[in-house]
Formats: sequence, C-alpha cells, structure tokens
Amino acid sequence: MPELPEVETVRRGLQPAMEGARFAKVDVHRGDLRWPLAKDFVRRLEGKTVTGLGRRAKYLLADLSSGDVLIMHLGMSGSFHVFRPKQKTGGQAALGRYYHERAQHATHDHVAFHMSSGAIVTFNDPRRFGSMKIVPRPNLDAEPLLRGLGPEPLGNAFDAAMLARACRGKKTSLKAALIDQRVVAGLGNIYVCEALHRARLSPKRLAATIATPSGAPNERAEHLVEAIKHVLTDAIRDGGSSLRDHKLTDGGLGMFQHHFRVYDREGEPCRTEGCSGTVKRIVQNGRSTFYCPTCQK
DNA sequence: ACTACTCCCTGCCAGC
DNA sequence: TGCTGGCAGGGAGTAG
Repeated sequence: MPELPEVETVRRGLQPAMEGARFAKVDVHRGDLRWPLAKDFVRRLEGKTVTGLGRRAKYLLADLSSGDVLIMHLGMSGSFHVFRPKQKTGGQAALGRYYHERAQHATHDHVAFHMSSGAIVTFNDPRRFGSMKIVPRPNLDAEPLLRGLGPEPLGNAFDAAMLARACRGKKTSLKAALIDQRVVAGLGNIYVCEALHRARLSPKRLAATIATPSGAPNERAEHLVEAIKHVLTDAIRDGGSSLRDHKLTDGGLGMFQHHFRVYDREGEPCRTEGCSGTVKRIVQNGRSTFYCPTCQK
C-alpha cells in the first residue's frame, strides 16, 4: 500500500489527532515489528508532546517536545487508524467502544497511542514489515534509515538535471532506478509504473538513456520528471491508492486506484489516448511491472 | 562501487 | 470444500 502519496495521506490524517497533543499512554501489544521496538520506546513517548508531524520519503517523522523524533514506516501492510471518541463520551466508555470497533483487527493492532486530545491512534500491520524508531533530533542527519535517501520528488531539488545526474552511467533498468530510494525517495512499484506510462518510457529502458554521456538531461528526463510530479500530485489529491488495505486514518479508502493507467491492468487496453495497445505484465528485479509495449518506448 | 537476489511476515486468491 | 503455490504496495542485508 504505502508509497509517498499514501504516506502523505496518512500524515495529513494523523496531524489533527497528534500535533499539539501529548502521549498520555502508549500500549505496545507486539513490539517485534521489522525490528524490535527499543526497550525505552514507551518511556520516551509517554508524557511528551508532538510538536510537528512531517514526512521524509515513506517515513513519518513526529517531532517530540523532548527533542526526540519518532520515525515510523508502514512497510507493506501498515496502516494507522484514528479513533475519535465523541466529546461527551468518557475515557472508559471511549476505550470500550474503541476495542469494540477494532475487535476484528485486534490481533494486528501492534501499537496504540492514547493522546491527550482523547484521540486513540493505532498502528495495524499484519505483515509486520513496518517499523518505529526514536532518535534525538540532532542525530537525524546521520540516521542510517534516512541518510542515503534521494530528493523528495515533489520538492524543488528534484528536476531533470538531478535525475539525469543520478541515472548517468547506470546499467540497470529505468524501472529499477526509479524504485531505488537513493535516486529519488518515495516512489514504489505502483507509481513508478504509472509515471513511466505517463512519460511513455519503457520500464526496460536502460536508466542511463535519460542522460547524455556527460550526465546532462535529455528530453526523456524532462518528461519523466513531469510525469512523476503529476502522478504523485494527482494521487495525493485522491487520498492515495487502496488495494488490499484501507489506509485513510478514518477507515475510508483512497481513490487513486481507479485512475491507474497500467498498474494491475494486465491484458486490459492501454489508456493512452490514441493507443490501441494492451497492458503487459513482466517481472523486473523480482517485482511485477505493468506497461504498454505499444506506446512506451 | 555497483547490481541482483533473498528474506522478513501474513493474508488472499486462483487453480487443482 | 480444502489445500497449495504464487503473489502482494518495502527495504535491509548479502553475494556476486
């Protein structure tokens, strides 16, 4: 589920519940996520206020009043849910309704944040590829999880010149290059496929072919950057894509999956105007790629 | 330094 | 119906 648009959607959903609120209580039901939560995880959260909730690539970053930053990643199947008790409902009653509402998913609700605002924020992750880690803010620049990340694709630093430089001389496919978080941070399997289709570039094309030998951008790089920015912007506007899990923090669904042009559309007609091609599925680096061999060159 | 592959874990679905 | 294999949005670690 979670690529940049989904994570950004989650961030916006969590913001009202968490920003400015204090962790009144933190429950860890299962600490063995991608790696075990630190022993002092709860202690470093409880009593601290969230001063800001940001995002870097697919990571959520909660700044705390203690000077720590809580880093959260959704992995493949992670989601957050915000339960907001009605104003007149007391704490115990709210808890009861929360557990009732969440009963069917309780086995995968690994962490629950009880915020001073009354909101209860749960982290649910069946596959447990998600993760949480707390580091002091000053150490963030050196944080191994974040250190090697490429630029934010919606930021000013991400342009054709930069992308061409990063792809210069790369022996791998364009698809593999774009999914590499060191080249550009936040794209995943879905949005790489969608962006390449919009740019009419084949996922099999050598990454180096979007740059001149000296590393300058060519027309392909320009188109690709435009396509990436557009597809991400469109997806965020639609609340991301919901495939197998929902992801909006109120339990609702993202809508962008209805606008996929190639992803998960094997055998269906290409959606490029004037193209009569058929979407094909291939495997690259062990993952599915969807593309139109007719209009993507 | 690169690139490709394996593995982490659970759930779901098509095919037998 | 019930089992089995394959596949899933990510990415760290490792072997070439």
